[in-house]
Amino acid sequence: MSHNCIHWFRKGLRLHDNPALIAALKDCKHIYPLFLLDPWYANNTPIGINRWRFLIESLKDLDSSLRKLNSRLFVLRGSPTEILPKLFEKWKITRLTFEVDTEPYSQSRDKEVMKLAEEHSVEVISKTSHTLYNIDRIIDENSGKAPLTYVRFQTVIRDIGSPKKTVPAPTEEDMKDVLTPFSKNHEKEFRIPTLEDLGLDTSCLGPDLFPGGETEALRRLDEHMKRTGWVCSFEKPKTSPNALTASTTVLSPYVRFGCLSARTFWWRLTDVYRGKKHSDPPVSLHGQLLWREFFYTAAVGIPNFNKMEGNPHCVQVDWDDNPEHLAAWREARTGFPFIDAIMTQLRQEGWIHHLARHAVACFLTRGDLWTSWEEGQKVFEELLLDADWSLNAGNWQWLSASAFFHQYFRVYSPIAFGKKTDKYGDYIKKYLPVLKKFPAEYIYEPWKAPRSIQERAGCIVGKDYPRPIVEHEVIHKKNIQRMKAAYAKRSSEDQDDKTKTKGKKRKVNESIKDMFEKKAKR
DNA sequence: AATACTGTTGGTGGA
DNA sequence: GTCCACCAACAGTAT
Repeated sequence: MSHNCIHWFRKGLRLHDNPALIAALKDCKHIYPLFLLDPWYANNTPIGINRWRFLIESLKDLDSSLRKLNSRLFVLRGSPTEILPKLFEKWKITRLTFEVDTEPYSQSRDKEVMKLAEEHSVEVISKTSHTLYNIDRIIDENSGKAPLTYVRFQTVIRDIGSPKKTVPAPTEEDMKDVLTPFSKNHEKEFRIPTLEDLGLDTSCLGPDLFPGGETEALRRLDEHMKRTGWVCSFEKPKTSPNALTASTTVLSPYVRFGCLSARTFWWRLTDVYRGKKHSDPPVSLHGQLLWREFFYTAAVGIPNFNKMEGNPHCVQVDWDDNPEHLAAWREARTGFPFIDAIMTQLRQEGWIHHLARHAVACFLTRGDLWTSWEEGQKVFEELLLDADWSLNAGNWQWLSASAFFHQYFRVYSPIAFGKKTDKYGDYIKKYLPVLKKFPAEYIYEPWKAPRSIQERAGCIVGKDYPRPIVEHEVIHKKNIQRMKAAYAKRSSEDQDDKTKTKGKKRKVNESIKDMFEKKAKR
């Protein structure tokens, strides 16, 4: 019972399956559960208010769970590299624990923190629990490269074996000799800020459909895992992007913040599957967790993963710079009701179905607006509760046919795609009430409705709802040709590279030959 | 080394 | 509702 420990929560906002927290409690006298609001994040990409709310709720839940163990969460605002050394001294810290985070910023931050810890003679323990596997191990097993296809990825992890088992949450018994030295001033010094404290305008808050926190995450997991038949027959491509209530679990925000452990989710699914016929990856729920793992691996193994330039697997495309088009997409006024409804749901509720993401991402990039996927990535980063650096970058590359997916001639129609699962446009009417009186016949293409029908619907296209900003039928064919050109340029450059490498190799071989010949002469 | 196969989730029009 | 061929045609991987 000798250590004074900080357990530093970053992601991993939970007590269950938290091996670094368990490590902190071993031979521990004082435990300080800590969360730092690092300004780096908000300074780099704006964070939408729904996402802030999710984080604050998650912290509140964490604090409330810690209180049940006679502990508290300590929250401070500021840069970890500035705050932590001060806390090391103030609290006479001997050990720092945290969960491994593979994002580039986190990696550089943690490297600096580990150096500072060493300078203060603080032992550091970090554990992998955000992902199913140790991501470096996957890359090692694939001869140092990130697998570029899901099939290849599956082969690699099959050799590694199942994910590790989870660890239980600490109990009161585990905590009986561990003290959290919080004072009467705790609320003053270390309290969780409110949205108002953060200077946010709460009038644009949407409905709180997905409250943050571990408690809600585990409740939601239980709720879905009870649906045995549904879980076993789950096939992602068959779920609906435009159902009025989510057709999938919406556990992604909880997994993103670590309110729910991916491994806990994995093993609960294994329990449900046991002895039953069930779907398999890539379409199953296990498969969804593996997609997450796939993109985490790619994000670690591929440099400049959130950019086109300097990203060796990303097709280099001459995207247009059209701020008007980008703004129309972001602000749900493209004139395509299916697209605008999705972008409205995204802004209001912070979550949209995966296939809805496909539809709007294809529309913004290779399908219609020919705008860089990096712009879309920024908007998703701001508005999605589950915005995850690796998945966001990976999926935007996928959808824009820049990497992983290459069949650029398969283009989502902003009119036809939604009709498959919502013939009458109920989803559109929910999120775009201005169109709610339009007959089903015209709901996906209101500009085609005769003037009399527009008048009867109380919505004149061009006045009450925008005209379409592009002509999809024409533009998408033109864009396929632009993609074709980008791919052709890439393969010709690859050919050039190969020729150069061959040339180099030949030169090297020749110089070696020369050396031997010279030696022989001597 | 050339070739065949595969790829979570396209659209259209017809049977 | 489901299946199919067709549209035009990609990269990565296995053989």
